Amino acid sequence: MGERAGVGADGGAGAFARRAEAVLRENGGRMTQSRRALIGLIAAGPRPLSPRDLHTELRRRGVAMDLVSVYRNVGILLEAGLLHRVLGSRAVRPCAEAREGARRCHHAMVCTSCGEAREFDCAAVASGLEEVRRAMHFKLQEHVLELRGLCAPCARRA
Amino acid sequence: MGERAGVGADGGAGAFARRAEAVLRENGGRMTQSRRALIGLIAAGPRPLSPRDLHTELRRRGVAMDLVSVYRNVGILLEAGLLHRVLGSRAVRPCAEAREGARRCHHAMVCTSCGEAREFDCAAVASGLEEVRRAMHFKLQEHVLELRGLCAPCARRA
DNA sequence: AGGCTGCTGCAACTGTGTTGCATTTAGAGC
DNA sequence: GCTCTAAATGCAACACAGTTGCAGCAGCCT
Repeated sequence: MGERAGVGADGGAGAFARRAEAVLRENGGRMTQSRRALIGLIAAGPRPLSPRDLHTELRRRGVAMDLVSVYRNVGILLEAGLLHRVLGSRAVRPCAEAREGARRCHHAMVCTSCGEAREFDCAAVASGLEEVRRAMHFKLQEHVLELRGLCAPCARRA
Repeated sequence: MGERAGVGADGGAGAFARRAEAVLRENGGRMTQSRRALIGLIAAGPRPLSPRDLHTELRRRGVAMDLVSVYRNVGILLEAGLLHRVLGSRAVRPCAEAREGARRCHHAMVCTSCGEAREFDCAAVASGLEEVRRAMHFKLQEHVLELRGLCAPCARRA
């Protein structure tokens, strides 16, 4: 619990920003003021935000980043596996951890109340999937699994 | 195998069309020529088709249905749980079976080669999901699970 | 056959995301 | 600190997807 409990707080947000900056720099990227603001916003945002939302919120905070740039940055971060796009929406959230192949296997638990998105290890589900796969004689290439519901704090509150 | 083997052939297509017609009629709907053509096309289509694709294909076959009407019909069929929308695309496929709550739980196996989409029972995965849910103290509302890969015939061919 | 009502087509519109290009600016080297 | 280069940005125009309002058409019930 101890390690994960801090993820929702600022420690997680800071960690994400640092991770994002590191990844961008490794790929020859640069940290502009607006990019820093954008990353900070995504990291600290209490819920998944679409490029549009991000743009609006940045303006509200006095950061005049162009919508096109928001799209481009979100694209880069998604491509790098640092962001998770909530299924059926345009909204993105930081991935709890950017793993190898994050784009191929997609497991997340999204809280419909606070928007917290947490990735999880699919080991528990893997055997079941394998069973289904075998029964249907399917050659698996990738899979997408998203759970929606209430995270523990939100469930308590309700 | 015997029962399921025919799903991709005309038997399955006819069944879908009949089922769709029944559901529409139950809800006070009517069967127009173009609607019948659209349903037939979705049922027989060898792969998932987007509203755009459907519109184009209908025109090619001499059915002058307006794109707007295609959208409206696809919307109705999706709403009724008769169609499955392939994740991350606009394409739709007939659901193998229209079950109660089909919109809440979404499990499908989509062949990336031929486009065959088959729903499956999630009982095998349910226990794994429950385990994950419990570990994260999550109150589950719905989930989405989509497997992509090669169906048996396509895998053999490759 | 006639009428009610759902379905359709058209046109105009909204929203989302992309592309090309000129300008700005981060950050490395001096 | 100054200069240079390529990355990042802003702007404008565009492409594409999907929606809405409304008038007319056509299933289908009687």
